[in-house]
Amino acid sequence: MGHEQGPAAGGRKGAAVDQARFDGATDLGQACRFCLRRGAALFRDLTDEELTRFGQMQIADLGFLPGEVLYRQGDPGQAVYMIRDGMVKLEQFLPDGSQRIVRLARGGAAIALEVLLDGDCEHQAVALQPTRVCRLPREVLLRIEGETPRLHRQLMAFWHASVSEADTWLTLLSTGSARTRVARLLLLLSEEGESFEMLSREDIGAMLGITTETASRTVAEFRRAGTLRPVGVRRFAVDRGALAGISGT
Amino acid sequence: MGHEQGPAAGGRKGAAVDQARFDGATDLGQACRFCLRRGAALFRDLTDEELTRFGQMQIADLGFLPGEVLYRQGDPGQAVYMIRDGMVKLEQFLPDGSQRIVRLARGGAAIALEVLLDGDCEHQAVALQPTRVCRLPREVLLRIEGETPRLHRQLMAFWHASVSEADTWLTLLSTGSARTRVARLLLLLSEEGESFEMLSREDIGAMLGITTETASRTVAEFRRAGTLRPVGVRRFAVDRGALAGISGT
DNA sequence: CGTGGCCTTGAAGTAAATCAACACCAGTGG
DNA sequence: CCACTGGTGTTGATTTACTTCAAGGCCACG
Repeated sequence: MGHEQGPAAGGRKGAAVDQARFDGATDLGQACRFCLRRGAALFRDLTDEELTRFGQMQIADLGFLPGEVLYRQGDPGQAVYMIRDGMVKLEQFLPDGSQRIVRLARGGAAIALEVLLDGDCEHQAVALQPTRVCRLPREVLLRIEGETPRLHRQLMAFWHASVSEADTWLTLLSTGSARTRVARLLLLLSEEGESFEMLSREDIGAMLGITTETASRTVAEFRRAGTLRPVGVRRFAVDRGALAGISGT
Repeated sequence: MGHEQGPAAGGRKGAAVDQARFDGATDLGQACRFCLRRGAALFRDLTDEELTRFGQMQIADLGFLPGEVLYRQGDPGQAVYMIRDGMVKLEQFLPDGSQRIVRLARGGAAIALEVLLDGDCEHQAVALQPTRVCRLPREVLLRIEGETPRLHRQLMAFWHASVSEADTWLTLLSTGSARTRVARLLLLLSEEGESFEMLSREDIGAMLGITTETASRTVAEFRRAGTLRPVGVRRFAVDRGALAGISGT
């Protein structure tokens, strides 16, 4: 399952490449047996027999590099994406041109669920890290759902995850001082694994509703305090205790 | 369908009465035929035959007065609530005791959907106006869902509405200056009907992530400018054009 | 070696929080 | 009836945190 990586999508922002770098069409059975191992599969409740039966359907297995766009706000809804690995930001644009990142999707998450309701894509999805996804065409999901009701519970679980994530952003990342918000964001980013890949100051700002300068200053402050220390290129480890204190928990 | 109204839930906040003022157990068929008229029914896709069949199940038809609590954060999930009329705020508490209102639910909305996944209630739901709801026990919904897959699409629509609402709050009500946020909130509140019932300054603050003082000052400013004018007790009408300008649309 | 993209940092200006006082009203009890 | 009370809203003065504007540093890349 190796994948070659080209240079990051270059050029001015907004003109990112919407193209897979490493991709292979695969059948549902394969894709899901992989996901099953990860314990967050959409089809975990399907029997082997069903997996085989639906295995004929073509599921695209795509890769995106940082900066590449999975889909844009307003795109006609064609497919749901399951994140297998990596990280994607979902952003929404306001009429005045400003934007806000409303969610991060990491491994195990489903995005663009709204297309199941015949809607257009409500966000723009952009990879923040090298990301692998399963692209599940709407028709495939709807057909499977029609045949095996067991899928519903899983779908609801993904909807629920979206709502919970959104609520978390409202309560944790949009409340309190800039310092507090950055601390809470770092806690979230670092909650799985020893270290994590730092986001751009601009993205941090767009997530927390603060300016990039304030984001920069706050991150710099945490670095000086030793609360945040570099452990590689763009990778950092945090002092969870200190951050928890700052975040008011 | 008359309902008596007692005095508002008195006493200190947080000790609100969790009790119905006007309630009548009814059967599913009745409840839904009412909701069907409103065009936002959970069961709209069920046939008459099915409605009658499930009609045996007892659905509670409850009423709440402003300040009364429908359920608390952490309560064991027992039922989903369909708002028939009125307005409910969903609030989430942070460990440090502060709170944030993450959503408003008005007529046609479903709240506490998370109990369908065997979870506890994730918010505290408090009526802001005299509110009528249908209380649908989890078992009832799950059983109906198991028998008629048509319910799924409706449920997904409600999940979707929750996510969309949350995203709106992030982009519209948690971004920009206090003035801008208040303007956008007033636009949302006034989007159906000529006038609307004003919220307390404290609630406005908890929705927008600003202090009650700032909320008060901004509302007062809009009143002085004539952008917001009183048309009754706690009821106001707005100059939508002016607000749209301020909100940057 | 230059160029452009991010990040950092400083100085100045400003919006909002904070602290504090008071007005207003409905309800309560003298 | 009036005086009291508590809750809510308003307003002012002050302080603080964040934005804004501006400059320069660092690094990957051509």
